[in-house]
Amino acid sequence: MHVHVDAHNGIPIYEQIARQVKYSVASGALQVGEHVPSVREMAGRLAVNPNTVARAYRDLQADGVLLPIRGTGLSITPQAVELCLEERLDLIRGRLRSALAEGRQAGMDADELRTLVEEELSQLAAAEVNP
Amino acid sequence: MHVHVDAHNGIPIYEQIARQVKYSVASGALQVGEHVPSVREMAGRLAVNPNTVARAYRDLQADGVLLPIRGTGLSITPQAVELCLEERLDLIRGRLRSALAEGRQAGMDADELRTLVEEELSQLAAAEVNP
Amino acid sequence: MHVHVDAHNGIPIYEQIARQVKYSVASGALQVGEHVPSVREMAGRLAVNPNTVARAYRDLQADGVLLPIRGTGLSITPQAVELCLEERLDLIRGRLRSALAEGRQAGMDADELRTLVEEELSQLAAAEVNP
Amino acid sequence: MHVHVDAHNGIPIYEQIARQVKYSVASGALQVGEHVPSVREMAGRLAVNPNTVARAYRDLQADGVLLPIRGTGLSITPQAVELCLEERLDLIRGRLRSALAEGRQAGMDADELRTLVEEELSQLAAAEVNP
DNA sequence: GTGGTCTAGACCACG
DNA sequence: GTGGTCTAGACCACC
Repeated sequence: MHVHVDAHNGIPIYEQIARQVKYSVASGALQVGEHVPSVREMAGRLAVNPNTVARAYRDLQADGVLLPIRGTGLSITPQAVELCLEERLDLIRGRLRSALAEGRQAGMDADELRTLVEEELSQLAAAEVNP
Repeated sequence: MHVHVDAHNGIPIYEQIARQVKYSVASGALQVGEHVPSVREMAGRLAVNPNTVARAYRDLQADGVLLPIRGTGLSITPQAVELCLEERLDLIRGRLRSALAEGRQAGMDADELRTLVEEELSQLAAAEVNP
Repeated sequence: MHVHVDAHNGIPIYEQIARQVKYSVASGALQVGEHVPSVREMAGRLAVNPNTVARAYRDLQADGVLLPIRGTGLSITPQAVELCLEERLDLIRGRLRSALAEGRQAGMDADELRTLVEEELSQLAAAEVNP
Repeated sequence: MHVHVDAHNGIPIYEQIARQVKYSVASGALQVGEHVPSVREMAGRLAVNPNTVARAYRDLQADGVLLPIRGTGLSITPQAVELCLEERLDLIRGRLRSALAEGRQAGMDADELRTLVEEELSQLAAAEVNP
């Protein structure tokens, strides 16, 4: 699994780690039952304090994504995939909703918003073929 | 002008205030040359620490939206309307973009995203006629 | 509110703190909307590291018992009372259930278990009048 | 003798093993003088680290339940039955006591607690006929 | 003043 | 080896 953190983007490091673990689960890069990299290893990889990784993993346990196996490590729970996919969709929906609501409140009608969406979709498509 | 802050939503209060001043300018509720309520009055109205209002106003000055008039108060600058409209559009675009990009990354294609957009638009429309 | 921790009883300190906050809420010693003692004050009172108190308070936020008010402190949420009472009843039920199940499995019948319960109730009553 | 461990329930595995040995003794499944399965066999059966089984057996020796017989294995001591029965009753009593004390402290009177006990007893009875 | 994040390093229980 | 707890102390954003 690939992880990357940026200490200067304002988002807490432990949150970046937790989010990326969830992404890896949602995308299948981490399979149910598999072990997540150990706290110490992940900390070394990211050049981050082990406590920071531990906090991310602790939050993931609270979310039901990770399960501790005593003395062995942390494994992906069976429900993890569902949880992570659901959370990701909620995130997308939430951002869309707030953007569109903002537009309505600013006086745009549905067609103007659709136009905005199409503009962004084209830009995305362009960026993907020519990154 | 109508202002409202919520201490529980995670967004800094000074930012909520600044944003709402900008909204009022963008929507015409605050006209060029008009004065914004004094720090003390605004703080009283919102039941908020005056320092917090002062910080919001300071940021608005830095953004070129407010201009201090000695002994009188803070007035809306001539370029404020343009700035606020532009910023608002940028905000909407930004949220749309990040939502759509997230969806793409999660494997959705353009049509699936359009469907999501339509769902949210209908919900918005419904919420507006029956809030 | 009265709090006491014992660093040597095996239960993590942050958990002892969180539990006692919940008890105080359940018993009415802490009222909805009231602020919990600040991290630093509580840490001083208990002669414990502030991080430890912070962790307890963080867990209480995750449980929906505390709500952060930026720059001001942590307040008891409206749902806190219900949550804490419910949790306490669940705790009692759970212990009773496991004790009784254990007894059944060890071959005791319902009447033998009732006798045990009555013995413990008398001892409790005696201890309460003459602690 | 039947043994089963669960790595996910928070109770140390060596403790689960020790407890189940004691249960087997208390219930007569293991007789005085009989040998307990070897560390290696037990470890294989449970798919567990041999060190873990060794630790369980070590604790059982410290408790006077097992006695090492040079070159042969570990046998159930004569006083084991008594010890295990006693311990089991203590466990039941302790849980009952703490549950009832908790209830008293939460303001319940003896009759309310008796009602709780009856509820749990009925549930247990129901679960036993239709597990 | 408040809480939140991060680091560094010690100690422990478990396997 | 694993994760969990706790301490100490620094720095930051917010009010």
